[in-house]
Amino acid sequence: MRNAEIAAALRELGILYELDGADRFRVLAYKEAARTIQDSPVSVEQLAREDRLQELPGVGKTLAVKVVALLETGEIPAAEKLKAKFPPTLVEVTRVPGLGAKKVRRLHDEVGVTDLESLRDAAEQQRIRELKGFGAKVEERVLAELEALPDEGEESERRLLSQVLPVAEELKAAIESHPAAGRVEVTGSARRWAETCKDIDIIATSDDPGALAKAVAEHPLVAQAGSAGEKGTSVVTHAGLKVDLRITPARTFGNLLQHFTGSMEHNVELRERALKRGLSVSEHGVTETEPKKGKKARVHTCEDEAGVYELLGLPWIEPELREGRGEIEAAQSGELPELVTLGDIRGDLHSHTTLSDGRNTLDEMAEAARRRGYAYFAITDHSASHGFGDHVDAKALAKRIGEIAKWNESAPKGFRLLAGSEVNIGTKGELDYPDELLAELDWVVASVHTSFRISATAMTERVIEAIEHPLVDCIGHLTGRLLLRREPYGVDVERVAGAAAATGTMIEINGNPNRRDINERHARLAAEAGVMIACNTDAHGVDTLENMQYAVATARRAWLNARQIANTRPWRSFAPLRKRHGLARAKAP
DNA sequence: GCCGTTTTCGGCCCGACTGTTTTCAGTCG
Repeated sequence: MRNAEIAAALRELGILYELDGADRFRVLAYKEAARTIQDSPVSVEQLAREDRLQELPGVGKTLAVKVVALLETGEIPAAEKLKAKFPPTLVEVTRVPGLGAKKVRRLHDEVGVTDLESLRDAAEQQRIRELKGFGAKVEERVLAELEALPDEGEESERRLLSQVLPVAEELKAAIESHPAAGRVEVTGSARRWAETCKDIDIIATSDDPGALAKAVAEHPLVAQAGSAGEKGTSVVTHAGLKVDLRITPARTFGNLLQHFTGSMEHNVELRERALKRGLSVSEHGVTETEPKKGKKARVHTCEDEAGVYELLGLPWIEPELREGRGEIEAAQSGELPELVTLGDIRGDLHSHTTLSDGRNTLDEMAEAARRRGYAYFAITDHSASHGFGDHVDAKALAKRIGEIAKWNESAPKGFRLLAGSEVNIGTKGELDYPDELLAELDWVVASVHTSFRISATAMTERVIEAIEHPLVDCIGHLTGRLLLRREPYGVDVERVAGAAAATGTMIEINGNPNRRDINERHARLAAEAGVMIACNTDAHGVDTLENMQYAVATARRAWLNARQIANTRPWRSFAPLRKRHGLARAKAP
């Protein structure tokens, strides 16, 4: 059973308990456990087999027993009991925004609502307004929300970071150029470089807030504007993306920036920590909770974000780390990582040309890579069995090796092109070029492109077989996921990382913003297991070489420093990291 | 239901907004 399925079952049980009127902290415990399980980089089913469930933060004895029951029988007894008490379809009613468990429970008890269908009927027949505390407006809102409710599991409201960032940057630039604008920052999940975003949050200072809010509302990207006021405005772009602008006095800019950058989990942890020190944190400032006798509680405001952390006795924390994954503890003990930066990257090790399915020629790609300031650049077109008419047979690859050798003869100083290939991993882990040809290459990335649906065990064996091949330097897009479109293949990343560490095989972070594969949790796990990570673009044209920023973003969200990324090294020290380097030396006379 | 540099019991973030009702509960991010 996948982590996401286990998490969904616990989330459902949490809502059932909530409907049943359980203590709210108990409900919260289920939601938090569901989150850690969903986020776990390793298989929770595997953890259960090893009796290690309670190592997950937020999972104690009771929850561990429930997860084991779910894995062994497919259901949790407590959930089945509650499903006998309420119609199971009542859970989905809580998906309607504005309807929480308490309201849904009353709608069930007093109006007979059992599912989304009967909720609509009740609203249309104006039976909801008869309830105490409910009115005609609730009916109106319910009907509108039902209309807009996405199908279960559909994540249509989230978008790729690559779709969000350009809009955010354009709006930020527009706001900055307005005469009434002071400081402007994009906050929220975009500032944390998350994989996907729900909306854009921008904060600003201004000496004329009304004018600034109005300017945003009238921006050409904006389709629909809410009311613009002193505090800011909320608009929707033509692409349907929600944008919130918040305007604040300069003295609380740091507080607001910290608050809206999040994440929620990070902020909750930060506030809990603050309370223990007698401080209460909000977007308005840091307030003393126990002022001295007769004195008013002092409110500390911060122009800069670092000031907020300083008041809590912490160093500033990079936004990419703020996910509630141990960063506050690390900050406290002075163990925050020194994160890799885009500027550290010396080369790109995964790219395509017109020889396979790329859009630019070898010359164009090489020149673009050189202009980015790289010291080395690997051309890795698809291999012999790729299909789609884009395959490269052994003869064509041999010819390409010669072309690259020739290109390097007249290469500019300090830049070299690597003859490489992105080799298909067959269903049994076999590669589709003869070893003699692979040995002629400078660099080999091996990836799965076919037969995604084999069992997790078979997929894991398949990839490990490739990892154990002496001429495979790196594994490409290991889990095969496409964000918002395709689930990852079932593959045991922990085992794969173990095999990669043992053989000196690198694992790629693919910077294609649709992939970001491996993800940050797996990358952190792999690096901690001793795997050398490669940040690659998988560029299919000169325009996508800039996707390196997403690969680096994932590396940063994985807490990685430059030393853990192979291609931050100059060629001299990168070259020996390749498995084939050792082989070549052994063969030399 | 979880958890422990005040705790194995008694805590468990913060404020805005909404709709309803005149002081607040529920919901949300």
